[in-house]
Amino acid sequence: MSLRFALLAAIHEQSATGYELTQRFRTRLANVWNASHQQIYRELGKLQEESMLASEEVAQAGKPDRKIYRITEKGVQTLSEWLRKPHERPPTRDPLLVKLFAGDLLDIEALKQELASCRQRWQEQLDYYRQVKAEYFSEPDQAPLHYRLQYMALRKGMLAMEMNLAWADEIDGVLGSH
Amino acid sequence: MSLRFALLAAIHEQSATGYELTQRFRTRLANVWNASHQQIYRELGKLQEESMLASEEVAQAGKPDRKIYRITEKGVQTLSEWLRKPHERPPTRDPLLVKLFAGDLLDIEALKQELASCRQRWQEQLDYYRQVKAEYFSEPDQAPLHYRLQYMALRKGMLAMEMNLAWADEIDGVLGSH
DNA sequence: TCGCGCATGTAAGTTGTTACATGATTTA
DNA sequence: TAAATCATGTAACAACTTACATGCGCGA
Repeated sequence: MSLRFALLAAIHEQSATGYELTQRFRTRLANVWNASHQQIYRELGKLQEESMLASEEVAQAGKPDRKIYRITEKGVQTLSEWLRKPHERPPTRDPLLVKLFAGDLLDIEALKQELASCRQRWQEQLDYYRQVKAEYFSEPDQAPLHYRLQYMALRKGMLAMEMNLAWADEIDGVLGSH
Repeated sequence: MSLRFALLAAIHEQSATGYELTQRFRTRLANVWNASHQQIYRELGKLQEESMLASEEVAQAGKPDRKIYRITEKGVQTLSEWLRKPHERPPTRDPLLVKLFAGDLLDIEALKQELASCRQRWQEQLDYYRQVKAEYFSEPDQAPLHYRLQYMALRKGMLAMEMNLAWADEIDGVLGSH
């Protein structure tokens, strides 16, 4: 039920098309909210029906029309109310951790390989977040409060990736001799 | 689609009733896999139909019957195959991070309060995980490999809570003067 | 010329949540 | 005596995933 608020917040930050939002959710907001383009288009449609969003169609040469969404007054109101309410922590569901409980059935070689590919993606994510930091938040200490808070969302992504990598090192230690 | 494998792995570790599994998922496995009792009972029924699990009913005085599930040979086979395959990283969806993107609409007082309650739960979780460590994994270095790997799942929960708390401190720093 | 990026969607199926339902025993 | 714990489930709904669908322009 929070997807709609993630969309409202993203569009409030910057008006955008469904396609652009899909990309933002996949990249800069990857550690904030995950959503597929199907989910996004559907929810954008509903939000427009409910007058939370308004859209403007822009024709393009040789490409499909772009439908740019902006947040309405009603959308701002609804988002503001949601922001004031406290929310549940998101549940954790991690297949990799499930595997660690399988005991004698676990294939150590397969685990090592999976861990190696996780490590690579974590490193790539970390590198990407550092690049975003350099682009958007080069001087976070000087910036106004809401920039610094946005940076804290990115910061959490960086901390999480660093933690993942440190944890992977610990597992390598355990697996070392095997 | 991994709930069934989380259940198979948990039951392979130790045969149990739906009720006991619900509790394990809420406590010791909180950082591994989240599932409500409704989901668990439904999936246990399906897994038994598919002969992945077998159950034995045990009558109790003054309480409903207990239905103890154990994993079957077919269940072991299916779990083993799943363990060998690599899996996607779980998607991130965090309403608290969404809020940090709302800019001028964010109510700083409300954010402070929410953060304080998050901090408290993170600390409680961390304390709980440390207690589990003391009970189950007091000598992780000496134990056999699969105990040490189970400990690494718990360890990730501890690292995550420590990271959350450190991150909360950073936000307090940003919010300090406001 | 084959696939990728741009740009939008629909339909069907699976997974997860919320609400409802029962009933005895223990604890405050 | 009211609430929490033990112990099991069903039903309806919301959220999310996977597959399908279209079509132009650009680079290898």
